[in-house]
Amino acid sequence: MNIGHAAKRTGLPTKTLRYYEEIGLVKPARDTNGYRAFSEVDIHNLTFVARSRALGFSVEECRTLLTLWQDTDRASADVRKMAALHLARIEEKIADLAAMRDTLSELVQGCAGDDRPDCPILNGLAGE
Amino acid sequence: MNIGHAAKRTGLPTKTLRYYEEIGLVKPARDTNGYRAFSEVDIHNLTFVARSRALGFSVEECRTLLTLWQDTDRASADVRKMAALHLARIEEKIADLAAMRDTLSELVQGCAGDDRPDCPILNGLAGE
DNA sequence: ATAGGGCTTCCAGTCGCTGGAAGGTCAAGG
DNA sequence: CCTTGACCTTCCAGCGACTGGAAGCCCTAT
Repeated sequence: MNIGHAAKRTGLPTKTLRYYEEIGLVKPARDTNGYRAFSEVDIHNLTFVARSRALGFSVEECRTLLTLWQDTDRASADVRKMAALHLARIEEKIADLAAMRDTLSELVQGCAGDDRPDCPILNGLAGE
Repeated sequence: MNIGHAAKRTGLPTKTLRYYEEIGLVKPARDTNGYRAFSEVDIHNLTFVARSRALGFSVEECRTLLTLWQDTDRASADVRKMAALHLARIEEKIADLAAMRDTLSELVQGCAGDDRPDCPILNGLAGE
């Protein structure tokens, strides 16, 4: 299976597949003509990475998760720890964004939004 | 006021102040010795930018907001539009993160987290 | 023979800083 | 007067995770 097909199977762009090979996340074989030859295992790994990325794990974390996944002797506690840590980071981000939203929403609500120059948003950003 | 003092006043690192000068966000004068000399207006502008950045606006958006702020003839509608658009982006990010949190939280909850290798989190990432 | 599509590599750019090296400047202390 | 140490300067490189583009090879169909 060459790269275009693998891209369709995994939903990842070809550029990303090449990048993942470059950083050693996948190691597809090569055909005699130099084309990458993705195996079903490669596709499986890539799908796993894609899912993990979609949940916000960094590429390095994905590498670790992938290793854990391939190691049938791993302790589930290790994985749980990583996931819980990541969950906490996500919660934190949400809280940060929610704070931004609240502030910004207040500013927007206070602004008439007409053609007059008086603007509570800018005043707010300037610090009253 | 040289850069170290300006950094303390604005809460921004000196590196960031130099960077902001490089991209033309601020244009501090120079002393005869070549040191940057920040005026009160510079500090005001930097504070404005710092606040806007803290609300998640991109640096380019900050540049625009800064211009609008300095233009006493601007229409508040322009600012409101930018802010509302940004607000929508923030809401979207929050929704994305909330979805991640929910999925991840389910996976974590299903995982015993002991020293056995069976791990619903990895199974979930692998796609059942 | 040629046209097209897909594949290869390599290099540069994104965004917003951040770190570090090499060196100039300044005020205080011995 | 000299040194020390804290400042300041510039320039260059790197982060994460791609993304775009150029130059060129490969393969199939007409």
